[in-house]
Amino acid sequence: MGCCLKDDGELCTTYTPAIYDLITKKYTLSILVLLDKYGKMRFSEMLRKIDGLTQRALSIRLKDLEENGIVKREVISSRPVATLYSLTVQGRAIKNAMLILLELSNLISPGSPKDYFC
Amino acid sequence: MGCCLKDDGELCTTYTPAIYDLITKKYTLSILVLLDKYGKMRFSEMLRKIDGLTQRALSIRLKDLEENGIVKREVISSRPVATLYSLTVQGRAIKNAMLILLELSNLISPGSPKDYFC
DNA sequence: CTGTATCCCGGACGATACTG
DNA sequence: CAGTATCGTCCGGGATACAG
Repeated sequence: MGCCLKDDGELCTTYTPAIYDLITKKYTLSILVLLDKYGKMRFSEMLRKIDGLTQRALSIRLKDLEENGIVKREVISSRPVATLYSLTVQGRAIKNAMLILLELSNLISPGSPKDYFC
Repeated sequence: MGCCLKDDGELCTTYTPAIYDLITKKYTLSILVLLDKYGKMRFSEMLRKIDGLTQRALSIRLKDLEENGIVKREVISSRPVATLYSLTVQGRAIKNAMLILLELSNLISPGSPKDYFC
């Protein structure tokens, strides 16, 4: 487990802010679940599948995810251009870990109102 | 795994927004790691241990965590009043799942700048 | 089709002061 | 000591328009 020793002698847990913050952003898990379910997807397909997601939000989030090695992006040189997004191996690991957390949430509050990803 | 079937025939992943959103809030993991490390803690101790955390933020977060069964709160009727916070069993499960995610983040970006919890 | 550019708004969080 | 109240700020994200 990632640790560090501070000046005052405290043993602390280290983390990578860039990726961890990304994980906590609004549509990240929706996107990962979607890509895991359908494999390669186009921008517009993802837009249609996720409720409330705007082009802007999807664009920003996919860029962040790609830069952090969670999502892979392939551009097909057709006319008009097509772009295919898919999960990397790391992305699948992150997605699975997030779903464990999700399932724990459900176990703790079995009677609470539920929402869903698609 | 929590699932639901939508009108259009899609099989979806369900989740509990109340707890999951709480998990993504800024100081949640810091608080859980701290309580796991020290056991029962007082309000002011926690305030001193977590960099940048204000009374307001800690107050709100602890209340949310208590309402969702993640943190236990005991009030000691002394003068002045003392309050002890600790993790519930569910809280410890959530904390462990979050640390797995954290560790995955570190593995994916080994060279990235690191921050720490205490 | 796949984005980017602008503008705007609400909610989360920081700072500070005050109370039982 | 353990909070609550109030105010201000900043950023994520929604709406819309536009570009390659």
